[in-house]
Amino acid sequence: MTRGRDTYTPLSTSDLHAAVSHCLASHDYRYTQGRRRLVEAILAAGQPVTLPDIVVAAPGLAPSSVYRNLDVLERSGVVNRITAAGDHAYFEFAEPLLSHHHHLVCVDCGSIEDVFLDDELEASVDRSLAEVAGRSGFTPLRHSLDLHGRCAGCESG
Amino acid sequence: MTRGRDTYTPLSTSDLHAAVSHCLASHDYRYTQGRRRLVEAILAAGQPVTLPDIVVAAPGLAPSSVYRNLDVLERSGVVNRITAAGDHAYFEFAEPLLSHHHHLVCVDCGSIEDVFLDDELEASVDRSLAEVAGRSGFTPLRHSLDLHGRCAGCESG
DNA sequence: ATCATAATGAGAGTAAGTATCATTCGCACA
DNA sequence: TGTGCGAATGATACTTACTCTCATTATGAT
Repeated sequence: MTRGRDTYTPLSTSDLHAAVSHCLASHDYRYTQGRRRLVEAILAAGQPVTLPDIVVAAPGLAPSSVYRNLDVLERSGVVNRITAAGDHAYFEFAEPLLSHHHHLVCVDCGSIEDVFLDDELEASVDRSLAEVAGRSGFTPLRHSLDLHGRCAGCESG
Repeated sequence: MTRGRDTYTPLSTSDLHAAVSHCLASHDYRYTQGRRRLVEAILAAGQPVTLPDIVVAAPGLAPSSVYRNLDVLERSGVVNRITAAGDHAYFEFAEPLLSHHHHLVCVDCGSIEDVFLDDELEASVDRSLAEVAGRSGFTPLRHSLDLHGRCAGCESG
């Protein structure tokens, strides 16, 4: 069973675990109990989360292990680190575990919301970026396109 | 005298200082000697710089003052903070002191290079982002569109 | 020139994230 | 189902980018 692109991940929970396990194995990492609970905490959040978010949601996880495992998951391509303004880094599943998308970043409270753009625009963005990258001898890996502004809560408050 | 969009700033040095002075004054800040030297250090770099970059380039500036003044310049809209991966934040002039542009971010060495995209693409990006933002009640201020990859030096090295 | 106020800068303080290391767990093989 | 080795864990110490403090100095208005 696969879900649409407007959900947090296009994979079922068991497919997600299988995919994570595969990513870890191909980097000679083990998919331990703690890492599984970490993945489930990120999944349950349904949006980019900080380390405190994770520790509050899964109180059994030791902060030092969560830091280390977020690093392992990032190295394995399971998770992306979003270094926005604010004290903490945010983490969410990387592509293709999570469909390609972008962020609405609130400049007041630092919250991050996922949004999806149409494929045609994505294609022209990639084309233009590839062109300017080529001029600099730069090898593109991925792009990030984030909108900064004020979220509904901060705008009204 | 104004220079083209392929230079670091479209303003002459004296126009830049005048613009900075105006931004600061409108926020009840003074354009002091130290802040002027800070602005000139950023200008001389010609690309996004970190605090160590600045302190090395302008040894007379005290780190604590540079931190404080980068904050003041950011509040006044003179400078943008780029929170990329890596230990230090990067700073560069904000629009319209610097033409609208984007970044090539090296995932290995963390270096940041400025690039410019054509106006048509920028317009479609803004249109699409405004649409998805509207759905969430999000008030857009600006967008960031960065390309992550490996710079020429890190790719060959 | 004088004064009220903002800016400076050296150093102390804060906290996100990392390194350490003795203990525990997981996987491979018997 | 045991056994053993290397990886994972987690409590704690540590690092360091950045902020705060406060006595001194510079700034700009009158």
